[in-house]
Amino acid sequence: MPVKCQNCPLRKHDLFVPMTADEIQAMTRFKVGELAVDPGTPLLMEGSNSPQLYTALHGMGLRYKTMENGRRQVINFVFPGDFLGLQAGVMAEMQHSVEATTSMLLCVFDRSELWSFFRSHPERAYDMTWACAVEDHFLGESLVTLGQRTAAERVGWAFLRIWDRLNALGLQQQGAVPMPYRQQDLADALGLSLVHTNKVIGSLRRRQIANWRDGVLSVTDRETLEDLSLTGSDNTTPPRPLF
Amino acid sequence: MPVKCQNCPLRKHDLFVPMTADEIQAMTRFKVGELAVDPGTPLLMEGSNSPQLYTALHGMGLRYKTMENGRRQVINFVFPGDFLGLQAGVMAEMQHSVEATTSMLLCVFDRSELWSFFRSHPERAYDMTWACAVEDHFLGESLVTLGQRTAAERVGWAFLRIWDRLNALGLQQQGAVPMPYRQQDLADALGLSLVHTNKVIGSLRRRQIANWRDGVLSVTDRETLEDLSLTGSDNTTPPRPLF
DNA sequence: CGAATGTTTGATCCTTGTCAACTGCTGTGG
DNA sequence: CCACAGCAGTTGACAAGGATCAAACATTCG
Repeated sequence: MPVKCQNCPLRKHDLFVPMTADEIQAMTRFKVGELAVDPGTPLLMEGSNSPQLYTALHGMGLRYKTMENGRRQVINFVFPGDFLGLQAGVMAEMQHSVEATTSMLLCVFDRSELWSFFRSHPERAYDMTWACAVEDHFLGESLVTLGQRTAAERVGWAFLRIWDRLNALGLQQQGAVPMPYRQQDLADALGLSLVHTNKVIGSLRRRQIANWRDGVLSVTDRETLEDLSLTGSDNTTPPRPLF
Repeated sequence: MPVKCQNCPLRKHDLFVPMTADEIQAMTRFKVGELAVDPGTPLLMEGSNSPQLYTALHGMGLRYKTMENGRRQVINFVFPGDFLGLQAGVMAEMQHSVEATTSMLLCVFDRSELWSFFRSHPERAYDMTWACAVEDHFLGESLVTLGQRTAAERVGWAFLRIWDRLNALGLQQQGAVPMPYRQQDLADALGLSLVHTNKVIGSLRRRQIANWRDGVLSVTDRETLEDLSLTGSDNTTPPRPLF
């Protein structure tokens, strides 16, 4: 029995939600099945032309690009509900790689059905465009962070952003959320060196503002963290599609 | 007589290209008209909920976000063919501002028709999603630049990227393209200080690699520039939609 | 001519990167 | 069972790239 997907941007894609007859038919054609992968598994590769699109159901991952000189930029973190592979679906090929950090469960779609899906189900097409626009928004936020914030501001911003995101997904317990990444991953996401990132994290910990340890992030002094990172609450994420 | 739009992501949106009868009808409803603005005019404002979407036909602009502390991050430069306002069209409101740098001519669409347009014209919906995915790609590139490249690499990368883009638009003449921005704009785009940006530009000029002066950019030694910026030719821009 | 705006240059400071070493943990093989 | 390698995290010393400050220069505009 498939896992029910609360967070999928394609709102009704699993079959336990009421759908019209032809929606069910199209969906079953479009959704190929589910896929479970181990930590470290590459899901999509830069330059590849994957026949599949995914929605993350469980687990976490990383989206990144690598440069000729070997340096790596983490584009963002992949959480449950994220849609993966739209670039490959719409453009010729992927422009970045996606890899599982924890073990993950993914909902798999068939790329070749994307076009007919667009045609026959404009609501879902709209949802997909919406998801892409939201993505744009977050990338813009990240750009501001890398371009304008100091190291401490960056780390604080990342902590808040991640905490809020996972909290919205219902993964928060007693002020703590799972954050199963390495410090190197965060450093690569924020454009900082590993060493400096480590020192900033340590400072936040000693000052009892936020504590990220053993894959668990807890925010103890949210107010100070917001000040420090020059970030308000994220009122920018629209809860759901407009239509 | 409306200007013919070669570069609009909505491929056939002006009425001089063969369209079916109902496409013409929907288009005329969707396309409201054209708009000419002077340099410095704000087109879309952060937090606003504009009733209009635009396609840039002529002229150039800037997309940017401002932080609470006043610092500004330029998200990207707006060139002819760019689609503006999709965020506001799909999400609740704009998350960044857009402003004209030169005088511009814009093709204006009615936001309220977007949904019915999506429904009745899946090909155009697909185009729009495609445009959004391309945008994503470029933002990812920028993220890599801000996160991983040094100052010289950043400026070199920006020069190449802009030169290629404008060249593809047919705006190149004798190795030179128009680039009517201030050094401050480039600095804000690359996350560098004005002073340092200026020094790097000067260095490229003295080394006869690239020359940006009086709103005109010319690339004299492309090879060195590619080396320096760790950037190959941009083979990543798919020329046109897949369908 | 003076004001405003953008560009250029030099001097100095400091945030962050780099290098190096050490800790603690986990898994593996002798 | 211990030795050892491998990996992530931690810390200190030092160097450097870029920010900041300050001032001059060029151009345009009223």
